[in-house]
Amino acid sequence: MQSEARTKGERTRERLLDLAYEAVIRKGFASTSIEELVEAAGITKSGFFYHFKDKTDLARQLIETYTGRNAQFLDELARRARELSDDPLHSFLIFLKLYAEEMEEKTVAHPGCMVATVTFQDRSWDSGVRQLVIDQVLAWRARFIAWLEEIAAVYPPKGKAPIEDLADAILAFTYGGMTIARALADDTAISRQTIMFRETVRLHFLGA
Amino acid sequence: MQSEARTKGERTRERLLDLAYEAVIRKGFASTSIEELVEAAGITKSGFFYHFKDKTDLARQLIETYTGRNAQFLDELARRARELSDDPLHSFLIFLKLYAEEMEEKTVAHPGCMVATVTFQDRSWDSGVRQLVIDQVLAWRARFIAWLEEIAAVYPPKGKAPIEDLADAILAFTYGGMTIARALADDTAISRQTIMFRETVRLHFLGA
DNA sequence: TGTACATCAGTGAACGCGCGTTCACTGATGTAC
DNA sequence: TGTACATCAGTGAACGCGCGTTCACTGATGTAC
Repeated sequence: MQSEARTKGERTRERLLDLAYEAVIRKGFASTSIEELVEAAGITKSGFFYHFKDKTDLARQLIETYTGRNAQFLDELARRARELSDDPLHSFLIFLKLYAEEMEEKTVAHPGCMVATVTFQDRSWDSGVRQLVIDQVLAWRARFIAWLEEIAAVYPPKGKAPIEDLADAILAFTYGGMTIARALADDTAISRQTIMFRETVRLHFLGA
Repeated sequence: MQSEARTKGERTRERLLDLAYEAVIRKGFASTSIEELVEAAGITKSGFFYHFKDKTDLARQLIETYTGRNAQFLDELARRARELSDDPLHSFLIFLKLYAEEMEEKTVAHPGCMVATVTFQDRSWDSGVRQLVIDQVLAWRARFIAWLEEIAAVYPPKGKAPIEDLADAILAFTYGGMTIARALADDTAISRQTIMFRETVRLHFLGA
């Protein structure tokens, strides 16, 4: 009952969440059964319902946990990038480089985007749960737009693409890269697409 | 029994395929039940098994039908683009413009890409069926690479991105654009991302 | 320090429902002679 | 032109299995006095 050492129940609950996360990424939410989770966790099915009200409750806790981790991950990358340069464009280019590097290391993409892709493909999620993901996506979109506008104030854009479309491209090539990565069993897809987008951003604000 | 007028059975089968396609796009394969299809088609469940050996057989016929239609769709766009210019770069830029226009009109994206996205997210598909989609994706990737190399032979690239990554970007922003379109209920996402990519291609081969 | 009670973290058995699949049977249409 | 048979395009009932969910019960740990 100390503040940092989690109780036995909390450990089991987190264990179930981790197992569920891995399984949902791999096969989707509908195809992930409670039975397989509790078997892997070494408890019985009824034990599951001690920790989660029902399967939707699992979905909600899953989203909250992993979009949280994702937010931390992107926050940390943005913070490091900002530290390495005061210029908004250069720090953004550094951010994309760091992002590409992280995407290369991780076989599996970062939590938030994974969750987003899976959520929008798999209709077994509750609409309330889907809304949680939408809010997260919109928040990051807004944040990227703000950053790009900050850049545009210093570097008048040479390209014609609207700022919003540039911001959306970050989401688009991440989701798309994930699909390609999974389809062709090529882990480098997201990383390569990030570098390509970085080039587009450079050309958009600096010209050739 | 004439060569063009389909039999009653063929009409029913195609009706089931169309209903299945729409449902699979909307909710995924696992969440699409045979029951709802036959109810919509106005027959009984056993009638379904007259037309399809089992649910996997439905998946296979679905993929074959709709990747076929998609191939025709892209073929037609490429043909029109080539007709409008002899120059490989300009015809490619025209192709992307046509593609963007088509993606704007259709609320739902074109069959092949939809099928691809759904297939790679939903693990209830047979691995043989998934391979059918992979083959299609690789075929189009190869075709885009060939086109881009043809362009590179005439216009030495100014940008640093490898040809393969440019080709993959077409797939990436299409799949990603579809995810965004569905997530944020914004039908214009794919079209806007296509135009952005078109700008990237222009800058890559022509410079600013 | 021992006892009484409460909470925690589950167990075990049972239930109901949906869903894919099977199988014997059937009316309508087509074909051979 | 009529009859016999075959194929087409299904029907209707039943089955089994997995899966989410419930509910009464339980041993271990924590807390009050």
